[in-house]
Amino acid sequence: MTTELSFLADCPARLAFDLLAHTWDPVTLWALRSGPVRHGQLRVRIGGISAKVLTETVRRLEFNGLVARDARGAYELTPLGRTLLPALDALGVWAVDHGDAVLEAQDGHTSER
Amino acid sequence: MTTELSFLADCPARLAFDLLAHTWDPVTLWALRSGPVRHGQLRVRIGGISAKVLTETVRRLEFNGLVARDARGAYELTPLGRTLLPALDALGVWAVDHGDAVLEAQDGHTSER
DNA sequence: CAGCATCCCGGCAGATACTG
DNA sequence: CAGTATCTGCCGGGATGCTG
Repeated sequence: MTTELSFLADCPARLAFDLLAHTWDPVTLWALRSGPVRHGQLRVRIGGISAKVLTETVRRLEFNGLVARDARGAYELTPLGRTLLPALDALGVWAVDHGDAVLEAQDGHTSER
Repeated sequence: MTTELSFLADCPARLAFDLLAHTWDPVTLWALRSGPVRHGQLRVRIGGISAKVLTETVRRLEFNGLVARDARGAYELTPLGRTLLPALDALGVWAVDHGDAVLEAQDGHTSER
């Protein structure tokens, strides 16, 4: 499992995006905010993710040191993973504040055509 | 061009990640921070991106209302796009602060094996 | 229930060559 | 120089079925 990181164009944020590039990465991290959760429970909490993909996602986050497994096989955020939450939240706040504007921009282009 | 947005697992940050999901999206946005830039110039500034992919990237950002084209065909951030910069920067700061820890975690797993 | 092995499908990114 | 058309390789995500 190799998570090739890119160091292009002195855009430091790219590292973070590479770590969370896959579809379910941010949602999984988010779902682990409130503490350790086991596979089945986590699957329900996320919703719409297959068992295979959830395993892949968690393994990748684990490999990158953002998630760990406790003794009983439950998944939880590592201290490192927790440090990412505020930045993730900043994006969430942006989405809540400006999500509508994005949709409007999209609609604008589709109706003009 | 359809940019399907996901609304899963009440993770608001997902919207932002969907908008910047493609490889060169964050870097492109970042490269436009300092003002309008034309295609060729932008291509050099980003580095390593093909002309085709740059066009696709810029078109997509334009479609989502984050980037606009001025009269002379130069690309620039829209006001909406600018609002995203602080959150992007938050991720960048995180990467600078914790990037090493990620690499250590990766090395740890690869050497243990 | 957790995890792994397959197979399939679709889309992204790269390379190339061509048009205004 | 900007943009497009085409082809190709690759990988992520979904579905299914099987093992402890």
